[in-house]
Amino acid sequence: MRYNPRKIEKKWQNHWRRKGFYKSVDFSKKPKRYVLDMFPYPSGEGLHIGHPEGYTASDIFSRYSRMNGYNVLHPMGWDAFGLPAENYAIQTKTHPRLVVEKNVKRFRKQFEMFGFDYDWSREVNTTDPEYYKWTQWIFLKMYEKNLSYEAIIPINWCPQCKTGLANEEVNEGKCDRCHTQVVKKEMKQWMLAITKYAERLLKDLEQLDWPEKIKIMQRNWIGRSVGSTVTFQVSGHRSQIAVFTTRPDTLFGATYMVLAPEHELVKKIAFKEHKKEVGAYVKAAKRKSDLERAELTKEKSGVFTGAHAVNPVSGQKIPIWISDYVLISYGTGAIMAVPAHDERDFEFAKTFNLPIIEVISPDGKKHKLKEAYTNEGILVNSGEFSGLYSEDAKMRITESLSKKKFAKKTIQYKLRDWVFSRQRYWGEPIPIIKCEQCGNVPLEEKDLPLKLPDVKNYEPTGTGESPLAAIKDWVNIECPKCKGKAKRETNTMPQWAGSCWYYLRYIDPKNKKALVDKKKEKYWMRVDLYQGGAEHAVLHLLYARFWHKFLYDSGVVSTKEPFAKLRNQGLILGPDGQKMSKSRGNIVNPDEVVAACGADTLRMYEMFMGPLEDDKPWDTKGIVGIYRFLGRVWSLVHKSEIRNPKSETNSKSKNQNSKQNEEIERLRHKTIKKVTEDIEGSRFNTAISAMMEYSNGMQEQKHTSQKDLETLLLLLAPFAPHITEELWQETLKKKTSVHLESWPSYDSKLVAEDTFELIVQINGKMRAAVKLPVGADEEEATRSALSQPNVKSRITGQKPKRIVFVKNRLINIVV
RNA sequence: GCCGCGGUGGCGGAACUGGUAGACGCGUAGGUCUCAAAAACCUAUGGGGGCAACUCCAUGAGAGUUCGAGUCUCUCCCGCGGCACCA
Repeated sequence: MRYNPRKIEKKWQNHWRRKGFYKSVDFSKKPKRYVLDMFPYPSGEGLHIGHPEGYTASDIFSRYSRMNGYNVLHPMGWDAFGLPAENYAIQTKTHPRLVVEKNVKRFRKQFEMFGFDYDWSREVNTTDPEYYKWTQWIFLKMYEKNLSYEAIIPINWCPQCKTGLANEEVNEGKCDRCHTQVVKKEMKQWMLAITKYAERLLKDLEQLDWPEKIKIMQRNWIGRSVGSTVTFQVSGHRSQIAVFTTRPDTLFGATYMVLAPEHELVKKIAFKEHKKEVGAYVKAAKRKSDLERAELTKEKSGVFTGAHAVNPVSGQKIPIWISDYVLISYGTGAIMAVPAHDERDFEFAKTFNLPIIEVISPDGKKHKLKEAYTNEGILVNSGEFSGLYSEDAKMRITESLSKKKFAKKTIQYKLRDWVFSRQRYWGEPIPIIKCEQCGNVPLEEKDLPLKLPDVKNYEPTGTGESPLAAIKDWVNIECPKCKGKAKRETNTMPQWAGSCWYYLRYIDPKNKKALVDKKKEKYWMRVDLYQGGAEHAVLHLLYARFWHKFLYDSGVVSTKEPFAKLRNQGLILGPDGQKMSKSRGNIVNPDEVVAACGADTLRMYEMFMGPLEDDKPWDTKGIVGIYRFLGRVWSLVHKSEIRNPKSETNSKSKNQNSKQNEEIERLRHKTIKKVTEDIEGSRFNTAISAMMEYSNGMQEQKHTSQKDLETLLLLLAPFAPHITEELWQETLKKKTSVHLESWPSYDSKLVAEDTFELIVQINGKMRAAVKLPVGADEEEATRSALSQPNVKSRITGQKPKRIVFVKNRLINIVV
């Protein structure tokens, strides 16, 4: 009987399904644990080899938690709205609903093949009207609170996908999905006011057990800066120009001002003789994409308006320019330019020959500047403020100006409101009616869900309207308020909408009256482990936190943050160390791997490859190491069963046996400790090597005790659920599942050794090692160290200058 | 440019609060079994020197702190990820 995964894995999967092992119960005396995976987009290709990595990690944690007496919730569902299904629908003229259905079936089958312990009775699907009813409901709640609103703004438009995109979906000026260069397009858009939550989103990061990397990315994305808003009077004009600056200490060095081309004052203040030039510049800037504007970093462009502003602190008149290096979307869309202390301003000043005045000096002396000095320092050329340090000056100058209402302390964020409209078919319809008389009229709760109507053509129109606009009998509707002519909103929600709250629906998936029952929410939230990829750092993970906080404010949930602990898995790269892709031809297919070695081997190999969060290359040969290991476990358990339990009689071997037993016992306790701690810390690679050492240790023994076999199977069970179940029930003849057993415990006294190897160093170099009882003191250590031949010969005639003794570790003799 | 992470055998990777560098696995070599091969198992395996005990070198490069540095500090090189005219 050799280990044959094909024979056993299906069998146990069926068994587990029939028994309903992994169903979670709401409310229980046991402590709860909510183990969550980022749910997949059910693509046509099926699961790729990277999927089982994160899913195995959470599965191990889930099974381990159950064995430790927790009431575990470990659900799975489908994030099924979005472009791939829609694009596929366009190509094949099939309804995306059918495409999703088919793909979900395939995914579910694959999930079962890996032996994941999901509670399928809680499955959710974001495209199910019973689900998206509540996505729409949340949108309406936000509308009530003015958090969703319409605005005409220049947005990122993908000409390939023919839809607008959120800031977060644009990378290097390209669409995240199809990598087409995005263009600016001015459109009326639904927006979500995520910026109103900026401060809380930033602050509450502190309380989260998340990878520092993700927290930093969110912090940077939110981009809080503290500074002052300073107002400049336009000379000979009624208008004022407000600017945001983090460096009010440099105010005396402001030698000109710059407005963004889109700034509303541009037209008003430009002098007649400059209007033509200004107009042309504004027009040209409008045509450029963000990327094009950024690409010209080195070469600053701009035009002079002819107008001047008054520096509020010095009374000096300074020229007002226009340049596209100033962004309309940040701060006030205008800046005071301090060329001496800002690189961009310096470049601009050089290009257009504008004055550069040093006002911050590192040493209080005056210099000739060859480049911008951007650090803080001592103020010079700054009137009454000269001699102050930057930090002081920032405060004093702001204070002094604020008396005349020319300045106030301000906090700015880089975060922008979320562009929430998509001009595509396959998404949640936005539940708003547009009435000619009443304006926007929200649907009432009783009219939800607003179902997505069937269309003949899924093709985006490209005009900025969604395909829904073509369905006249759906679009044209009577206004519920005035009964007049009205139309439905035809834009749909972005792909991210449904995933903003799905973890709440698992808690209460069939609830018709509420998004989630309050008591159940209170019982299960927060999520104790959220396992997923790092690519969602500023997308899903930020959006979901925003929605959760909104639901908290609305009294729907009792928690301020959804995900208490987050862990990322890295990418699995191709055997060539490159990202897997069709064009590179380095794709590894998980179905084939399972067919060849079994799910247990695949699961364990992915955990063994390296640290969970690292990217690591797939090694086609390396996987046999795990297969061999499981094979050894298999034969170890089988052999011991056949083995005759009669012990040997002569006393010498008995003695040896008892010594061996002691050793293996220590190893057992050590291994339990190591595996336990490693699972808690998501260090599965070292947990597996510890189990390998344990099984190697057992193999070297003449006899393997029942206790050791059982312990090994219990420790291994979360990692390799099938083989352990087979050996547990079929070979060891246990009546119940290994997955319902208790996690083994260890005795810390037995983990500790009673002897240790003292490292003997001379001048910091290792020269010998001596076995000593644990706790040996310096005197004893010195004595045995000096008696070592290799030590003796090296220090003959020399007196030790110093002896460094580290208890239970080493002794270092310095001569 | 800024922020973050990393660089350890032929390969993936271990190494607790500074204390035996290379756990575990792959690969390779030799062996057992076999007519043979595969599988499995056993042994060896960082590099140099030595019959050997042993010894010298070695964690991207260079310096520093220390009795002692893969681990701490500084400078530099390389790779990866994020942001990018954010005032």
